[in-house]
Amino acid sequence: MAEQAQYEELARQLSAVGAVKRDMGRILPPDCPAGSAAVLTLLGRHGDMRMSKLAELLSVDMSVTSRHVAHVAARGWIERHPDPADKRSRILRLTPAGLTELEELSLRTSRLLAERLSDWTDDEVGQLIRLMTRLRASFGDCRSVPARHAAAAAPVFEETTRTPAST
Amino acid sequence: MAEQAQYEELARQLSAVGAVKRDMGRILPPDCPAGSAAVLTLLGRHGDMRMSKLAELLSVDMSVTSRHVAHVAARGWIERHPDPADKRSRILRLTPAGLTELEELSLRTSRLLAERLSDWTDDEVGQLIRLMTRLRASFGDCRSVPARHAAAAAPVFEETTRTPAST
DNA sequence: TATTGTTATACTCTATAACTATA
DNA sequence: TATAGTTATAGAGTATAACAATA
Repeated sequence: MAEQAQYEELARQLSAVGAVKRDMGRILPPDCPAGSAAVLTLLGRHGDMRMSKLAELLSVDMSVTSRHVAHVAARGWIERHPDPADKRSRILRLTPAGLTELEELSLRTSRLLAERLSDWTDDEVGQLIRLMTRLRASFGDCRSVPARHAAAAAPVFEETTRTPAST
Repeated sequence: MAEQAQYEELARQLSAVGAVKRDMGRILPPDCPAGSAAVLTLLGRHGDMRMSKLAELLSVDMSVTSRHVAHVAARGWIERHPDPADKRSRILRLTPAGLTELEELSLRTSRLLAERLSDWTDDEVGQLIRLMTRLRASFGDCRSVPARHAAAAAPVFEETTRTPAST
């Protein structure tokens, strides 16, 4: 349990981190705004999935997801396949072009972060990742309500060798 | 120096923290969207200041600042006084009503964070605050460019008795 | 001529609600 | 009747550019 002043300060930092996000957004390729980048990133990380699953990972309404997905699909970065098990659903899949775009995205963001955080240690970056991941979990675990999607909400807190899979 | 996979994960978490911000935004009082809340918070924390200074603290363009300020001024939460030293400038000052509104804001956000982070220790919250503050510094220190505005970047950083002041 | 601040315009992101097509 | 997804609409946030007043 923390003090009130600490919570106020955390709220301020959360509000202020938007500036960092905007900086990151400025280096994205044309035609690939942040929403599209998030779709590609999550598909690359978690593999094929349905709209509803993607919406959950994005933590936004499915109507929003639908728009982002339409945008990346229009550019040939993903395909929407019918789900044989449920004709209402569509399975999203990254195309080779989408994978190429995703690699370009990763390159640009990693380069920017490497430059800006050049004086951070590996451990410090790791700490920040862990705390932010936990922050999201502390908020998300009350709205999601699922539990049936155990796989999605699951722990995940240990790192794999390459990419921590925490959404 | 961290690895590429770590940077990619950090980018993902930065993108995802938007969900937390939106959750916080949902509990704000009517008529006080996040932009207005940020204005009130910074004025309460740093005291009277000019538009340009506020824009710098918000890390947004002054045109955006102008709109947020107009919104809170229209509700009587701040006053815009002429600057005797420069007739182009306007000094922003929190009104008593603005202070009341600010206290309501602080109460709501603190309450929400206290609830969501009930299982966090004081030290963990402090760590997250420190890392996020540093993250912002690592990004901000390259865009500001001022230095001529030494005065602006300068003092002010002392605390009132109540609130941590790291912007 | 440069700077402070405002306003007009445009774009992105988001949520709500209405709608379709399945279940 | 309920669910998966789409689309229309509206609101908030931001950036760019044009403009007014002052330095």
